[in-house]
Amino acid sequence: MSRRDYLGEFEHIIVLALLRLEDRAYGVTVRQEIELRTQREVSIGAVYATLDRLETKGYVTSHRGEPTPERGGRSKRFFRVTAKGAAAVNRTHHALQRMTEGLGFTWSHA
Amino acid sequence: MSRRDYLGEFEHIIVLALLRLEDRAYGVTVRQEIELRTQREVSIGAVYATLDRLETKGYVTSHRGEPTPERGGRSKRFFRVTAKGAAAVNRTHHALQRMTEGLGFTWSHA
DNA sequence: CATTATCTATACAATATAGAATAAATATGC
DNA sequence: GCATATTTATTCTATATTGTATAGATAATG
Repeated sequence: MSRRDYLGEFEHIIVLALLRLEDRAYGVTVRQEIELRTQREVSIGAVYATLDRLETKGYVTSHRGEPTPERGGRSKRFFRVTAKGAAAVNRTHHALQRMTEGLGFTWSHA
Repeated sequence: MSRRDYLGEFEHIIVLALLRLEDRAYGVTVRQEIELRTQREVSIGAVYATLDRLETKGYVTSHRGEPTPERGGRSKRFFRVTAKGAAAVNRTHHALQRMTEGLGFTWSHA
């Protein structure tokens, strides 16, 4: 395990989106899912750049989808999280959890 | 609120360490706390660079401490989280929480 | 002034961001 | 059935911000 096996903040969010979307995860739905759940605006370029980086690192894989019977549009590139990616999100999640647990800090519902 | 008001992954960890340490938070103890709780090795330079950046952004403040009766050593620079910093950690925490909640993923105890 | 603890400066690598350009598929008018 | 418009999606390019390591400066004590 290399020195840097934690997900960056946005990488973390993206991987969580993939886990949520299961077999419906591609660039556009990933962006939607994040914007929907976090109210955060996300540029599509940021999504793809991060997905590419995650794929290079072996945290996700992608494959082309077949054309769908909808109005047109380029074929989709679907993503899913690998075992290595699941391990990374686990590590990141736990590090944060250990730093948070027992903390006398009241989280507001902003 | 600017477009980027989320803490980076390491920034997030550092702010949590400050909240834990309360009035005992300075470079060395911050590093210790993180290494202790997460098993992650942290270089002291990384800690200071991040603290400086957080201070520039108004998420933390720092002040010099008095010399202690121990064997020597330079005077400490103590840090604490500002209201703005608390808001940022809240936002970051909630975004992650919303992306995580209801997720059918079993976190392992790695 | 030697020893110890801490901080500062600097350089470099990795991650995050935006927006424009390109590609692939279907629909439609002729 | 061909040309072209429309829709959906991805890729490319450029830049800013964050994360990391190392080396060395500074301050206090005895």
